[in-house]
Amino acid sequence: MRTKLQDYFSIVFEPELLTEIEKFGTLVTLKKDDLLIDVGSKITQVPLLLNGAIKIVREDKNGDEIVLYFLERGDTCAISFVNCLNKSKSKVRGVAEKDSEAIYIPVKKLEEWMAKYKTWREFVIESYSSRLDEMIEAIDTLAFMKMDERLFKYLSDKVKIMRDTTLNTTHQQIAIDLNTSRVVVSRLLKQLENLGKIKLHRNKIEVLDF
Amino acid sequence: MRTKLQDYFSIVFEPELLTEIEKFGTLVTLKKDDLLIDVGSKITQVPLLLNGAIKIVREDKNGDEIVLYFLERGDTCAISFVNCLNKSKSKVRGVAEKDSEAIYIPVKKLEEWMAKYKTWREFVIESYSSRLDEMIEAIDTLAFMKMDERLFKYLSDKVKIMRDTTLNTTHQQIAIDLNTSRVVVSRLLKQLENLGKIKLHRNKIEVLDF
DNA sequence: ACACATACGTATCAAAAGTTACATATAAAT
DNA sequence: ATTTATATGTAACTTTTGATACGTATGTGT
Repeated sequence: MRTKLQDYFSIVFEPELLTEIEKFGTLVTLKKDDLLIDVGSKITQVPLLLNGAIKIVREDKNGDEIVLYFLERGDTCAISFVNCLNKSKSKVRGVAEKDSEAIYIPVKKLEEWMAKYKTWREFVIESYSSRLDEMIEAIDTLAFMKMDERLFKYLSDKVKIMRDTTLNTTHQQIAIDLNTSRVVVSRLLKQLENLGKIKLHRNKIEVLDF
Repeated sequence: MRTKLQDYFSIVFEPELLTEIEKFGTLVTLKKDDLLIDVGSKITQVPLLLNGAIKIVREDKNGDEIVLYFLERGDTCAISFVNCLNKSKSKVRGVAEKDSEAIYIPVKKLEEWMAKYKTWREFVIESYSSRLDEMIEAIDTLAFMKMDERLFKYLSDKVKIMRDTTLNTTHQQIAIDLNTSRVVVSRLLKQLENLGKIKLHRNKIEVLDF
């Protein structure tokens, strides 16, 4: 676990904090499509993502859903952070987009470290800031972009987060993530293919331009 | 200033903190349409709203804009808080919806009080939480609601924040706030009037059902 | 090889939202 | 009272998005 922590977090945290994380954190291996946090669940642990990618989804009471953003290495879910400190329930769902590893930190330590470590406070503030920015970006996308642009942004974002220009997904899955219909996605994907931006295969999309 | 602070914040903050707020805060009177924070501006003071109402607006690079939510008595702008601690620039605009009063707190004290007062830490966490919830609500609205529902929600929200069932506004202003066109707003407002939910006048909308 | 489930392509139609254009109404200014 | 600016009502049309329907393609399991 120490070596895995070193990878990314040794630049961020001071040695004493790394030791504490090692001591009180739990290393968790997540398989693709594993659920980290569900809507409505209480949160008692907060994940620090070591590698992989997590998709954060908002789901409303009718079961309609929409992807908000992705988390990657070095990120934490600031929303669950707030929920955690606040003892409120999660309003979003987190699902592993690929096999990932995370360290789970118990709530108790979150608060303790806030008082104790400056780098932890900075990390928390920075996380809040990133997450707020991503929420704003999600709002911009919904408020100002048409479906074709949203689709292309979705593909680009996913390429970046998956570190792979070939996405293994279906039109139906994309439709769910964008809260639209499969037919609309197929139509717009075909347009993007005609523009030379992507190449379509069964269960697979090559993103040529992102 | 002390009496104004008592009104709302005496339940929230301990007496010593109230004394500090009185000492280091600046009481500001805001007129309707006054600008509190602009997009791209650096923030060195954070407002605690004593009374009135503030409209928080997101504006993209093309100048398109959309209302995110409203702040009222007892609220603070958690986004500007993060920007403040982070020394980053604001991504939203805050405008007084009616005459309001706020106390401006300098950044330096924000951080100091975080270490010193438990009630302040709780207030900050609570603010973050409220703001995240409001962002999620804004996302729900954009992602899952059609324009007629969004329009009615906008009117209801405004009635609540203004504490007045008669709204003094124009179709054009609503169109700007919802990032749509005036014609669409007029059309849908007429529908709402036919449903008996509102009554239309020049520069004025009576909201009958909210 | 065969059925079967799943994925994808596309035509047709309908609804929602945006655009243009113009008429009318109302308040303020001269 | 007349002009002027602003606000609102509405028709006609276009674009975008969503819904339905059905055909074809591809991979899986028997």
